Amino acid sequence: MAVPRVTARDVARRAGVSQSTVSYVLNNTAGQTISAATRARVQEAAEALSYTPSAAARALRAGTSDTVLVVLADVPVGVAAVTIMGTLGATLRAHGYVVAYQRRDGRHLAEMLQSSTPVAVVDLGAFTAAELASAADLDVPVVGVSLDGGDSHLMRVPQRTIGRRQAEHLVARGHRRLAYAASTDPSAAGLMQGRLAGVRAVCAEHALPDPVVVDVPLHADAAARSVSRLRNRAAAATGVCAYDDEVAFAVLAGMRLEQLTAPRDLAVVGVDDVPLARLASPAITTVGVQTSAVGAGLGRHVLNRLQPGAGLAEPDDEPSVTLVVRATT
Amino acid sequence: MAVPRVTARDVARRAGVSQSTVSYVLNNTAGQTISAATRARVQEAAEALSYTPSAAARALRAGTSDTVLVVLADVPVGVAAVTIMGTLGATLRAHGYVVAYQRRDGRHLAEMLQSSTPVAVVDLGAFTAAELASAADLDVPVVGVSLDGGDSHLMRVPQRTIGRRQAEHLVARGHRRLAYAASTDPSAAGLMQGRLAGVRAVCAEHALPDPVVVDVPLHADAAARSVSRLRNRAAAATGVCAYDDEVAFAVLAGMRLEQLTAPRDLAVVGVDDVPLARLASPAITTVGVQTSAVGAGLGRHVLNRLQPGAGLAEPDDEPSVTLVVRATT
DNA sequence: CTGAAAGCGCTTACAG
DNA sequence: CTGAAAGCGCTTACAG
Repeated sequence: MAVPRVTARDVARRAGVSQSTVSYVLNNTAGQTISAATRARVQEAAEALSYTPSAAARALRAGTSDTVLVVLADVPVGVAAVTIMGTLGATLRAHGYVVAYQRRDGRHLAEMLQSSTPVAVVDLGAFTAAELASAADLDVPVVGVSLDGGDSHLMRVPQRTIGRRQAEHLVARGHRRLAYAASTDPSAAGLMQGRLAGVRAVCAEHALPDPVVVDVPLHADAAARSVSRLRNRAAAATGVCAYDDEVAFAVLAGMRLEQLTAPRDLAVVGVDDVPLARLASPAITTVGVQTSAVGAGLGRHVLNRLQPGAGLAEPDDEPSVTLVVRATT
Repeated sequence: MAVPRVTARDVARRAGVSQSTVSYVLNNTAGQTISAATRARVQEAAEALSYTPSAAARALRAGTSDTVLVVLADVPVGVAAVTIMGTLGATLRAHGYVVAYQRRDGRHLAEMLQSSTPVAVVDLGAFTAAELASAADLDVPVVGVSLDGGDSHLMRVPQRTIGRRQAEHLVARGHRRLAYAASTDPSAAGLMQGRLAGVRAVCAEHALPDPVVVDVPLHADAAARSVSRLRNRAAAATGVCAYDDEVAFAVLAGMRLEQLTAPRDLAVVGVDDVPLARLASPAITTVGVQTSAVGAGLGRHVLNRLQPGAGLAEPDDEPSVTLVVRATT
């Protein structure tokens, strides 16, 4: 220890009071009447020694820290997750909580809770419903996102709705044969399942054939092969729902190699509305999910659980999903 | 408390041993000789009660946790940061450390250290050199990235080199008038300064005029205006170094509106080699930084500080910076 | 209005 | 080979 830790004792000694008084003053403990003079002396001493209470000791004593633990799934973090993390963190920090992000890393929820005693947990798709349920009797609020329904979670990001929106748009534009451009990234599987289900549902409702599903790698050559595959069929597809904007980019790159142009030869709809979508040529029609609302909503849910009756507005449970029509449809 | 915490005492009671024995067994404490039978009983009891030691108590007692704290700057997290976080985390986790990410959030390093007692800190551009220096006498290793040199940091991401690489390529292609397409995102300022300095240096070395700097917003219309601005000058630029691939996309979108094509009318070089760069049309020439190596290197540095003499390979201090020539130059 | 004391759950010298 | 005891730095009834 180059520099020994400054403790509440040190502050007490310097201020000429007891350790408890230091604690009362610094935490503004209710029901304690402390003279203004003492209060000032303590504040001053703490300042002078630049005292910072030990989170470990505090957590040990209180049984809980003031940290909200955000658990990430063990998959690469995408843009959507980053946005959620950003607004979620901002909301929570604005209310005095410290936010720590950790990957799940194969651990159990109960294990994580036992070891790090957060005030609350936000699950960003890391745990199964069963695990969440088994942790329900622990007294730490757990709030999370679910992809399509699921009671244990509070925020829903309706992947089905996203897929539906894509398909409905194409159908409204007169397309009768749809294709689905799938991502080849294994970590996309979870989201993709819901989106594709939404596309399928719309086709069924309109008595259209099931969409042809083709994998579209993020390489122009490979994408070109995928594109020609879905055009060289008895009933060629005329509209494509892409898993996301990246895949939509790949489809467009493949089309270019095949001398096809959107929307004339093939209409394309993406998902995410990434900044580059509007800079593509042609600019990509896409379904945008208001991801920032997911983070804020999640944050609000945590706060409501932590401070019930604080009069915080109830958050919406679903972010808005909006179609942004541009030039590829 | 719905469920009271399971403590080492509970395990001890169940195994019929003392609390210390539980600690010795579970931590595999060296220099303690414990009978195989006792050992087994303890393990079993811990298992049966699904005992997880309290991180708070452990940290309080030991003065340090086994968590490596990664501090992020108070700016939106970009792709590069996400990649670094990923490989850094993987490296550290592989060696048994828990990794927690937190935004700096205006706090001081000393404050963060006092309150959360991590074993080590990784600074992802959150602190100034002065702050880092003032924390040097604390006995927690702090490892970080620096943009261009800086002794207090271990990994360097040479922004100047990135800019140089862009400019050198254009000069080699015969361009004599370069322009710099700047990002309008305020949080890009830090990185941009170094990159632009690199471009300037190359121009100076080749006795070329200083590059014209134009802001390029991520909107086709606005970008078109920026493009025409740098072409309608006495000495029109023929090559553009873009701050990053997104800006390069914007430049290309602007050019398209102006009926210009790359590289004929204007050559464009980006930075980052994002997946979409090769899917653009024309595919974007760009400078790729091996960000994953930054994370891994950072991780290795932390491990070397934490376990000196463990024979871990010394990491490289600079990631490779490579030019990827595609169709825009 | 303020202080002495217990105890949160661990680890680790120290005795036996 | 194993256990009793101290103490990490806090908070919070409880006395005064």
